[in-house]
Amino acid sequence: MQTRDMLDSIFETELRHLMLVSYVVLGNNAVTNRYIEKVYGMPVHAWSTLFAISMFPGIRAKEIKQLFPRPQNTISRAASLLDARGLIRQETSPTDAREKRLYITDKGAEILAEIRATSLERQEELFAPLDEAERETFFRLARKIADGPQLLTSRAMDPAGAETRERRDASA
Amino acid sequence: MQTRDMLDSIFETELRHLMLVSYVVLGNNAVTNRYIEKVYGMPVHAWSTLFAISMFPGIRAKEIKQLFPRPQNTISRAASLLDARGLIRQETSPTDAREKRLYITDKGAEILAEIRATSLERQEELFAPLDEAERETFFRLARKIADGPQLLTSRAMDPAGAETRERRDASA
DNA sequence: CGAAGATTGATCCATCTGGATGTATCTGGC
DNA sequence: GCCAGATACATCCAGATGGATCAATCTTCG
Repeated sequence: MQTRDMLDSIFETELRHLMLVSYVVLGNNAVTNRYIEKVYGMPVHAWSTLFAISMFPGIRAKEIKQLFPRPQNTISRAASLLDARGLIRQETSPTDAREKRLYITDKGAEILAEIRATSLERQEELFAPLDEAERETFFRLARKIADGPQLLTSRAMDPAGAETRERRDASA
Repeated sequence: MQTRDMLDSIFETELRHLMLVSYVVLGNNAVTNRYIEKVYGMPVHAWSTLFAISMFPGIRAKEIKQLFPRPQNTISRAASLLDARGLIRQETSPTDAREKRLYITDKGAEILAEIRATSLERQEELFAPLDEAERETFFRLARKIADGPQLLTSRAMDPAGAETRERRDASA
């Protein structure tokens, strides 16, 4: 059986929407992560963090966490790596000594511009199969999904409710 | 500045398509991965692997790799974990002793049915903001992206071409 | 003011990840 | 049939990941 036919079958199951989105994103991430890692020697989350800091000078780690849904320690590490390389600087907030305000440096802005340009090329590749109207439609619908209240919290997959469930497969 | 306003700003940049898709998927993955990990004690790739084996009895690891774009060793590990738990069995192919044909067991089918049901609920949550027509449009457009020739290979982010580029940020 | 609790970000540690390598097997050219 | 190279899958290992914990600071309220 050909790969194409198997993919068609998967995209005909009841889980086709999840499967398709997974497929696209796994594929794209493999390309992107490898590239950022190899060329810039940093995890891909470090550059998202740099992007956020560039857009919102003085942003705090906890705010970045809400823009890119990642665990808190991921942001900590990314900030510390970017700081060590002189791409950002961290200033303790004058109003709250717990907070660190993050600012991009000139060197950081230079690197970021380069990555943004490459990412734009990548975006063009990825969305090449869609014409302009289709891209806008896709974007509009994806935006609706993103704005949905259950993207980040789930009733169906609530780990708290699941704790009562038996881990029946872990017996072997 | 509110989180919502910052997200709006990000989704107005030239990279809005990539950013939006990333946002949706990072958010959803966090929910899904945590749940599968916690309730079933296995990485989420293990259940994709189980799903593929269930759909295509006798499938080989290299074929699964094409259905779910992951490195080869990820599939190896998943298969070995599923085997250890008695959810699949592996048979050496009669025509090629290098290959292992993978088959789901009754126990595996039982667990899979449960996860599929939960995943379907999750899918409903995620796509709740779209009506039926919108979902079909979204699916159709995403399918076009998936079928594009540059999902898995990139010119813009080709690590080979990048090797010549200086890792200028790694100097610190 | 002082103590309890909340919040921010850093760090710890067990686990996961993926590129590289290893082992077994198969294929093609001679 | 034999050897070089290709292929399938397993394993290794350095580094990434994320839940849990920790230290520092702030807030609330008596």
